[in-house]
Amino acid sequence: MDLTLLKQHSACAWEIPAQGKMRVPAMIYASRELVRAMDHKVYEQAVNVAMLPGIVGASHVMPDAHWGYGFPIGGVAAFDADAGGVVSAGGVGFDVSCGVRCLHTGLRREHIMAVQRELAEALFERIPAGVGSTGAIRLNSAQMDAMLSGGAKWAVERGWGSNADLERVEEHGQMLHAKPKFVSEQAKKRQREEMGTLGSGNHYLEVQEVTAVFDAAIASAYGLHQGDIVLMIHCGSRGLGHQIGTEFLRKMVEAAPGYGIILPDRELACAPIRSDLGQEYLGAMRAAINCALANRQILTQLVRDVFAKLLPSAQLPVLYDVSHNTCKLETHKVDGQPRELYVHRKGATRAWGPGHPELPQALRASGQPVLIGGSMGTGSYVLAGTKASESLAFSSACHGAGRAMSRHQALKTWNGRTVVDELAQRGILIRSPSMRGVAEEAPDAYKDVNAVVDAADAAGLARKVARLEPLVCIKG
DNA sequence: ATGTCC
Repeated sequence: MDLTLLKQHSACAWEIPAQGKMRVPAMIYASRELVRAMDHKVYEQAVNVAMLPGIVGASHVMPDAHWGYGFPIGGVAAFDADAGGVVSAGGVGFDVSCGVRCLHTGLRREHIMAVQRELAEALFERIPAGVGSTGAIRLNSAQMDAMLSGGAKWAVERGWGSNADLERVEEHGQMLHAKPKFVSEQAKKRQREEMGTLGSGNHYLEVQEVTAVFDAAIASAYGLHQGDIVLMIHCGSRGLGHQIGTEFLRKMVEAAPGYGIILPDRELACAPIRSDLGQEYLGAMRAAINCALANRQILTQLVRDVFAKLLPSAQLPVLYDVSHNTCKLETHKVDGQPRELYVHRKGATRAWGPGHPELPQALRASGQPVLIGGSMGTGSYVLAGTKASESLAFSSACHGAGRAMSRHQALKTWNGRTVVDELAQRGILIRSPSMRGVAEEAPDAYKDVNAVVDAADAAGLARKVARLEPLVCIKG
């Protein structure tokens, strides 16, 4: 990206001033180096989002942003329904409510290393992974609707996990106002055999070691200490979310002219929040959020089953569960006044600051855990939400390393088997059904996650708490 | 991300 197009506010905050048809400015939160490395397409997309009806404040770009469908991945935009605001399927993304869940284990590195290979095999055997992977669960029509309304709460009621898990999940495990009746039969059909599966692409399940602590007080409140072993699950709403995204994108493209919405890019297809199509999408999208929450809840129980056999001393309570592809109705202060806004976060994590009433009591004083999935080789982070992010980007932060190279380019550059062997030499065991997938996900196909979280911290979006490095990775 | 092109 051409830095001369930007007005620098601070080391990690850059403005694209409102110009032309932009209703608000765009803000990019990243270091000079990260901004310079961003594709010019991110600039264009952030500008295009700023043109949409009813947008409030600014079109925000997180430090891990890259070129996406319509909206950048790493984009945050809030809309006011009373001001003609819109909801956009492309502003949420195809993998609705894709997110990360972190489990404690109560174990230390030596416990894992004693059984590292067996653990990798057992997790790989128990966790269905890869394109089109299916699980052991079959849902009939009534059960599907109950899952789409109930989310992780439904899964716990069915025996996957415990009530204590739910308070550590956004929305307390259940996204309200989901409307399964607006989820097509085709979307439900695609999901019928996919509950409790990891999926493919950048989805993974990792056993990780806490290798650095940056804020000892918050880390302790989160129950994280140097050398602790945690487990991260990164996955989403599988075929159901993808089908919903595909169908509503098409409907929104077709309907936009009728709503008088002129799109700078047809990929920004959207509908007024106060329209039948907008409400249908919100109802279906919330159902997909519940699908993802239920999926991560079921996977949690599968993981606990594996540990119960192999490492029976382990306890695996949930640290937290965040989604990073959503549109949620939230209250935010704008110019000192609280307003109800529909906040799109696409490849961006909600990051409530200290004191937020939706946080569980044990975490409230520290701010929300923000779980950042890195790449297979470079590690992950736990950050904490800040007060500052409320006024910066509607309490949002980054979500991962962010791709630096296309899948196509990565395939030309790396061989999957070689990537697995090189990581094994560094003590990281990868198990995947797809060596092609591993090549696409090679660590160097991603931005430097350290630089991304440093920028998020410096910008004030979230505070660095702990760094995690993988020992075992099940890759979709 | 994705029954990686109905």
